[in-house]
Amino acid sequence: MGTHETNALLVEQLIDLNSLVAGMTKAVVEAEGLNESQANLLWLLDPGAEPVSLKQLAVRLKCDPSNVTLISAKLEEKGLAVRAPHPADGRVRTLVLTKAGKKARERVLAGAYGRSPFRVLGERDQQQLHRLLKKVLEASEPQR
Amino acid sequence: MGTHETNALLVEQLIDLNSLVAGMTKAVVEAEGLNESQANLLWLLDPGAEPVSLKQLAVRLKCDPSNVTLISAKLEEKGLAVRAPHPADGRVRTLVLTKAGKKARERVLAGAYGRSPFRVLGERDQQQLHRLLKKVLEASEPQR
DNA sequence: CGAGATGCTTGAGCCTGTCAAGCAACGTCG
DNA sequence: CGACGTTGCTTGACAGGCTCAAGCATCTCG
Repeated sequence: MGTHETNALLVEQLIDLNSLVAGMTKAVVEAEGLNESQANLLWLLDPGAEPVSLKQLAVRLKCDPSNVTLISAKLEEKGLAVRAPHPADGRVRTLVLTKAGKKARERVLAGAYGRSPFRVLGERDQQQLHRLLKKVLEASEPQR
Repeated sequence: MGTHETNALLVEQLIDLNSLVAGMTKAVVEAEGLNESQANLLWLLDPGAEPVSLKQLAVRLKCDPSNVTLISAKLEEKGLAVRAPHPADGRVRTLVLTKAGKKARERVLAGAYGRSPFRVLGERDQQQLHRLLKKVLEASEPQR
């Protein structure tokens, strides 16, 4: 496979890129009066998908379920989401976006996409980059 | 420039990739008995470069100088680094790696590089990816 | 129906980070 | 030289996010 040197360069680039994106999204998120973890949770709540249990959210956020409870409470306080009981299983709680929550999520996503550093790339470069990253991700995380 | 859709995909991929790398490096870092922030600081301490003031380290870590004091103290406790006064300016403290610190840093870097998800790419793909990322980074952060 | 398992919540405690105040050393200007 | 403002680091008080352990409600299986 590739050389060690190029590999090292790529890791450094990934770190830089990430710190760059973190700084950019921070502004968007704070404009919504949200926390980083709150924004992450909001990001996960796709209105088009089936409602997800809090436990599954904890897995995806890689954190303790009790923590999800706290973050969900914050979103609920702000009127962005509501906890609804699962219709079939009374133990399970699902978190569903309110109308305001959907709009806030839209703004966060749009803000993140709009400030994406990838926008400086042309159409061809973007697709090539997409192809390469897909290769990396598919090879590394067969799960999902 | 590129389409909105591809741009969005790239942002999602970057997030996935980062969470992937975070999980991988976590193991390496914990094996050294280090914290994430301690590892970040260790990462910055290039033995080949000129010693850096604590303030500059704070800038690079994007955190408060007082925080750097605390993290440095932890590294010092573990015998990985020592705080030395700056020869020319008595106010300034520089953080220098000890012998053990250099070795630990080597292991962390080697571990991170060795588990890099980019290793699945061939030589050509790696270089192409490197080229694309360079383009993105240079366009976005003219400073540094 | 009873025992165990599962999911969520609560409270205690830890760790990490920021902020404000203090101290030491430097530079400058009269 | 000496007094003043600046700069760099450190300290202590404090807030915030996270985890762990315990508790409660609900489901499942015998």
